[in-house]
Amino acid sequence: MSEIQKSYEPQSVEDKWYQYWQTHGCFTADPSRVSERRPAYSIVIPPPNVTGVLHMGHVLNNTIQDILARKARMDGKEVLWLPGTDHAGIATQTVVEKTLKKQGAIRHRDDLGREKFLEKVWEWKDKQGGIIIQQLKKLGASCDWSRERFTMDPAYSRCVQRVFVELYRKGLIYRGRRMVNWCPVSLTALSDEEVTMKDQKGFLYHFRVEVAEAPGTFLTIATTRPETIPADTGVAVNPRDPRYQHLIGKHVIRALPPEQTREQRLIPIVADDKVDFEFGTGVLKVTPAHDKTDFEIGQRHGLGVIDVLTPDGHMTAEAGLDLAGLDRFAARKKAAEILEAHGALEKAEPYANKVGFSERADVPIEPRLSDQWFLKYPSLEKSRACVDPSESGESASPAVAGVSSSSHKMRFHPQRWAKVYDHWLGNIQDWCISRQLWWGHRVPVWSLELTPDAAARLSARIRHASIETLSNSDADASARSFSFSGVAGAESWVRWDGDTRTLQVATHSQDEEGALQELGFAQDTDVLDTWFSSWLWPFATMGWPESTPTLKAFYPTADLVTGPDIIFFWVARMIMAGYEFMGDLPFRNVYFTGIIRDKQGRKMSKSLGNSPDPLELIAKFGADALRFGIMRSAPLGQDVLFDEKDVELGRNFCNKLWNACRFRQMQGGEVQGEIDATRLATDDRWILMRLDQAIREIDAAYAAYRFSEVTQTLYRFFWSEYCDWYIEASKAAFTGDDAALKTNRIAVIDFVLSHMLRLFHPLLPFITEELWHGLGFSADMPPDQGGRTLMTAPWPHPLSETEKDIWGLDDTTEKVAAARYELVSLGRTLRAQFNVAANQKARFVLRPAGELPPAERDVIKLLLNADPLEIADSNWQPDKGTPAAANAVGELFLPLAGLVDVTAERSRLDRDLAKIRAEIVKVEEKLANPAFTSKVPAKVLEEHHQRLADWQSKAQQVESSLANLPAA
RNA sequence: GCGCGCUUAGCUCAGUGGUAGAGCACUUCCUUCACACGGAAGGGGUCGCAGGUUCGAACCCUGCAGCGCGCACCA
Repeated sequence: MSEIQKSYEPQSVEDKWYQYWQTHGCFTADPSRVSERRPAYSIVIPPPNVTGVLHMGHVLNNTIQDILARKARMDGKEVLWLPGTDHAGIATQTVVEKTLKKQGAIRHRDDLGREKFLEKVWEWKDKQGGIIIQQLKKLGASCDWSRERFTMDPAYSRCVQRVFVELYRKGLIYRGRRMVNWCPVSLTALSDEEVTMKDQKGFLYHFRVEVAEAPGTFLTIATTRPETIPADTGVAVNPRDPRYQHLIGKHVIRALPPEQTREQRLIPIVADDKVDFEFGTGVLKVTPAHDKTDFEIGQRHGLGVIDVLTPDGHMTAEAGLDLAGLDRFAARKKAAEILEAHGALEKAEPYANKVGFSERADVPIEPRLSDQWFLKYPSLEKSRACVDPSESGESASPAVAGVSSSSHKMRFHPQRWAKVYDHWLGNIQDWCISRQLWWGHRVPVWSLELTPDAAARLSARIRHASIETLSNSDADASARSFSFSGVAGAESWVRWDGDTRTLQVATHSQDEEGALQELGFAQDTDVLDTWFSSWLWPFATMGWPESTPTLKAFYPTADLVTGPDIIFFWVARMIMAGYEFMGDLPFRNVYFTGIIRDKQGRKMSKSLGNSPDPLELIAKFGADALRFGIMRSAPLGQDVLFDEKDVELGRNFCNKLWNACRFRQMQGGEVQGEIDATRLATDDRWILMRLDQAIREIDAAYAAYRFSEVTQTLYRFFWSEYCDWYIEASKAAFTGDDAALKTNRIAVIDFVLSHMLRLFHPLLPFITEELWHGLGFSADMPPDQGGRTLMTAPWPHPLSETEKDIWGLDDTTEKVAAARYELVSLGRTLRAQFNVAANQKARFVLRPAGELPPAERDVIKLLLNADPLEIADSNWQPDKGTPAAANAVGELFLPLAGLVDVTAERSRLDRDLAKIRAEIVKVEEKLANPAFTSKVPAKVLEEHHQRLADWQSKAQQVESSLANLPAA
């Protein structure tokens, strides 16, 4: 930093240092360095979508991770922050398909076929997939890029297969024909978590059906979906509902489609507890093919299943002539019209209800019966037990916790998410893990229908077992082991499906895959839910199933930083996978960020256009500014209302920091390492104590994951204490002529700055590194202790008792300094009140209450811009009406002969006095209350006495000023 | 319906029992040799409402209201 510029220009600094850190391997974790003295610290990044671009949520999330990682390095830990990306099945496939369509290359992905289409996706991934990684680097993320992973990497894919097969073997993964959430746009099944309930305005249609056995008797049914009437296979009433008991077992004539015969339209009236007789008419149409509850009712009563919807949400021929081919929403209107035309529609009343929407495609999902793969969640009990959902999670004292809080080994921050987590795990349903997509991990199951021909082929190949063994239909839930290839170690897990007479074989062995293909087995066409790969992230990225040095050193990870919106999708499932496959939890702490919103509180979204581009913000204000701005306004567990002003504030802050260091540099000289305790001024002692206090507060805030508090403390210490008071006061020493004093002052400044830059580094990595080198602090340290980079400088510790003793730091010193600053403020207020311009030298007279060394006087003089500052003895008397202020340091006068508006001054002083007296009354009343004085702690009582004395002396001062006013 | 969170200065938010705070915005003054991306001074709040506990409540308890978010098979 030879020629330091007047303002900080991040552009020239950021790329330089990022490059430097990378070429020096500062981000690379080395498991061999881990030891008792150098513990491991690890974080895995929540992998962003490989085709995604950086948004403000990423900024918040990754800034926090970077802060944790950089802080841990400075704490002397071996740090692994493991980065990577996620293949994001539906999102990526949709994006690529849309792009190809837009280019006119295809009309549908079928035009290309699976293989060709996947080639295109990989091309896209190779071209676009690095973007977000590059953006993270701009932000300053200190990830170990040598370990970057992608969920579709070959090794990672093997992990996914292995896990699938393992769970298949245990019988936890099974294929079944069940009701699933079907997205008619993406044309795939979704998990329950991918469905969000939305309020919808629609109609509740009331229509009549005739009871077949009692002509002329009608039942009225209420429904929001009349288009599914053709799929009704029954009508249900509550068995305890007296209105309908006599009709149970009879039939009604289904209203649609009208062209069907009476026989075709007869459906039974069944009794089922699930029917709520408060709702509507208490009669429920049962549509097993298109409603989950109805499906269950249908199962209980042996009702048939009629499917009237195509996968993309259009009506089938089964829906009847009028509806066939219509879109489901058009069909709804049409069905109502037909009912009306036949006189069956009683009324259609406006109705608000909740409808499940596909989170991705933002359209209503269809409950649909289909063959899918499901997972019974593993290691549920352990996963649930490891997080304590009780309110008192933070303080559970061993005495109270009979159940032992040590069994809860994981902490959520904020704690309240533990309850949400616990509730979800307590009400969990099997996970539908198959997706009807092409982009993803293909289900590693091969199947073959056991025709006589196939059996012959199999027996020629099978070496150790007979077909009878393999196809034994009484096989239990778990699969049996067998190798088709005969290669040692190559295993398959076989299950017999009696219904379809097929053999199902799951394997993660390439040899087996080849052998199976030769035998005519066909691989399942579905792929797995993306989360089925990301739930393995903490260990699959570290080389599992091999016991690699990385895995041994860095699993389990320390902290996970993520959004609460994926607590079920990802966090909970990772915990289960961790216990199931590693036998240990995947992380010890989970920090849930808030959600970034705009300043009106709306979620950031592309369609609203309210989502600022972080890269533009970085270009405009600098990465440090962005980091600072967002961290300062991101309190623990609350959503963040983001405003560009926040980043501007960060920019201003960086500039201030830059200039504070520039000021130091302008004083010249080398780094001053030795502080001479005998030459310490009150101001020096004061700032050292404030530094000590700041370090303690920051450490406490980090321990509680309160990052905004860290930021605010740093802000206060640097700006309000160091700059506003200490540096300003130091100018007195620098304009003086005591060289030794100046040198010592510089030593204190260097001490404070070198600590401050370290405290700031996790938050502001770029500017601090630049200043660290520019001020020469790096030259003062061993290479691996901050000499090469601030990244490895040791984290500051609070001052020791020895240091405090040597430097003479005590409460009295602090009070003396604070009182002097207070007097300066009082004097400045006088200036402002009497319109003495700030840049105008003014004559002040100070009548000190006690001893006041010349150096102290000089500071007051400078801070007040007083010239002259006359020191008066106790006999000196001001002219009548001289503005004055006083505190423990003494009385300060601003002589303004003839300039004072006596009337205005009197009323100002009267107002002040009234306020002061009100305070005195408040304290006096408290002190006069025996209940107060007898019960309150001694310390509080003492404080009140002191407060009373302070107010009283202020009152006296104002009173004497009033008395000193000339008669008006 | 159940659960969670929020309600403090014009705005965004800190503040968990002992004198109501910060940043921004606002008003006035100042380009004084680190910084106008700056400095100085100032105005502005019965801490959502109502009870209760306490010597003392923004803070603890109860109830209510408003806003937001989860979860839930009311067609």
